[in-house]
Amino acid sequence: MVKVRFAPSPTGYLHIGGARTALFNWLYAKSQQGQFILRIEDTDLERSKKEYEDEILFSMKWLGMDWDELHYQSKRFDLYRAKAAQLVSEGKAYQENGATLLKTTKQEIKIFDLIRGEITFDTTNFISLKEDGTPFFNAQGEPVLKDEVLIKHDGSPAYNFCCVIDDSAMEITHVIRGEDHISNTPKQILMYQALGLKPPKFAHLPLIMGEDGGRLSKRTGAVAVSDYRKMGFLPEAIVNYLMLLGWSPGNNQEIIELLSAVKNFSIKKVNKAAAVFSMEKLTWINGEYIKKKDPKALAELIKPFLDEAGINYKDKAPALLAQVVKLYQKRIPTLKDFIPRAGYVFYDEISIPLELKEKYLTADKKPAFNLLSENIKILSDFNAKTAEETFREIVKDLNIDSAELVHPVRIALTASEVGPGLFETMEMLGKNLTVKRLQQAI
RNA sequence: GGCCCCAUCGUCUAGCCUGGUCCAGGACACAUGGUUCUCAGCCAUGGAACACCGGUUCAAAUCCGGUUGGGGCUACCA
Repeated sequence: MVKVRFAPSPTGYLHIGGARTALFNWLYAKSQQGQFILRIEDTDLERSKKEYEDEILFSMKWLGMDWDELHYQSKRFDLYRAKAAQLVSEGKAYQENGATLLKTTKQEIKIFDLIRGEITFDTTNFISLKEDGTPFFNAQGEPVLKDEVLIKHDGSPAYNFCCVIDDSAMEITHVIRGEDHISNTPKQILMYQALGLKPPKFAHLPLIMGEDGGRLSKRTGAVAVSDYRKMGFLPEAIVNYLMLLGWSPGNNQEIIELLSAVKNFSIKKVNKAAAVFSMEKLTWINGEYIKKKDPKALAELIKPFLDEAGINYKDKAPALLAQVVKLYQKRIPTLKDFIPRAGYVFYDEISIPLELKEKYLTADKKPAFNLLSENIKILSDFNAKTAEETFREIVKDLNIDSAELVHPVRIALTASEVGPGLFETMEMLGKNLTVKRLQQAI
């Protein structure tokens, strides 16, 4: 049975690149009816933090990636030390300054990468360098091979060693990780050999880069999954976008159901070249998912953002929020965009920018505004349809172009030049607010 | 520097394995037009790429070699 793992280090929040690695592992496991395990690599006791660990677990769940097992390397130190001691007793490793090192043997190491094919390394290139960058030479004048640290001088195990022991102990069949680990692979193979263990299969994913072509960093944009959540991105949109980075279902589809991705996923079809992370495309995908959402469900997702902004939607009619959301869901690419665009519905008072006032709410509009508010006031059945009828009548009577009144009225009602249809906006605001804002406008 | 990986529109990619169906398809972004009370949306249209050089072949985006360019690693971090 296929068994894969995602092994984050809790020295920071779940990185968008880490999430992609996790996703491809998860996708592969699901597509093979295999298992996906999570291994917290917290061997660096100094830098590992509980809050990071909690956040990683939370983000994994939020993205919808469930795991079959959860392990902590910090609880497995005894095992690592025992294995290191075993290698020492077998003469394959030795101790020096309190650390345990594996003797590197001269050989050619071939790994078969599921994505890249055969990769060959020559351990004679693994040279021990002095501080000035020049190699140490032995008595024969050959460069000295660099031995791999298994256990550090402080007794804590080194990354590559833990990784090998755990992947083997946890019966990992496929190691799917970032390209930055390619050069760790031969070192790990050396360890598998020394321990007499069979290495798993490897697949190295292309890296994700920032818009500047360099490493994805905070400087070039958000890197933590939690940041994207706070920016109003939907987990399914992030997952959808991430799987498009380095993989394609091959049928020109961009919006992909997770289930169909699981069905079509093939590790061999993963791209070899690094991909640039595009905020624009992520945003577009997010908008697509927002458009597809049921307005009520979408309203629930927007509530935390309203709460955070201190917007009171609870005193309004219970159905109002969903109604507003429905009107806006085609025009908000992220959840966060809702407030600046639709917030006016929930405020008692709106403040209209001076330049809009001067441009649209001029004194000559006063009669039309009065007429409109008076006629609306006496409507017994106020909705988009009756509001429009009332409006059209006035425009006709006054013999003006409807645009001449539409725009000023929109400003008066929403404090914005843009928005959904004016009459739907009126219905949403309700008769009282509509009348009140019309009267106060000029 | 050394070792390793990579190279199709600005970006993500399809095609490459199994050469001809590709004067290279889709998406984002951009531009133009249509719809409309504005914006968004939607619809239509457009510009935009096989890094370069050489080889193999009747035929190369596709196979091979080199060059250039980009990236990764080079820690008793993970």
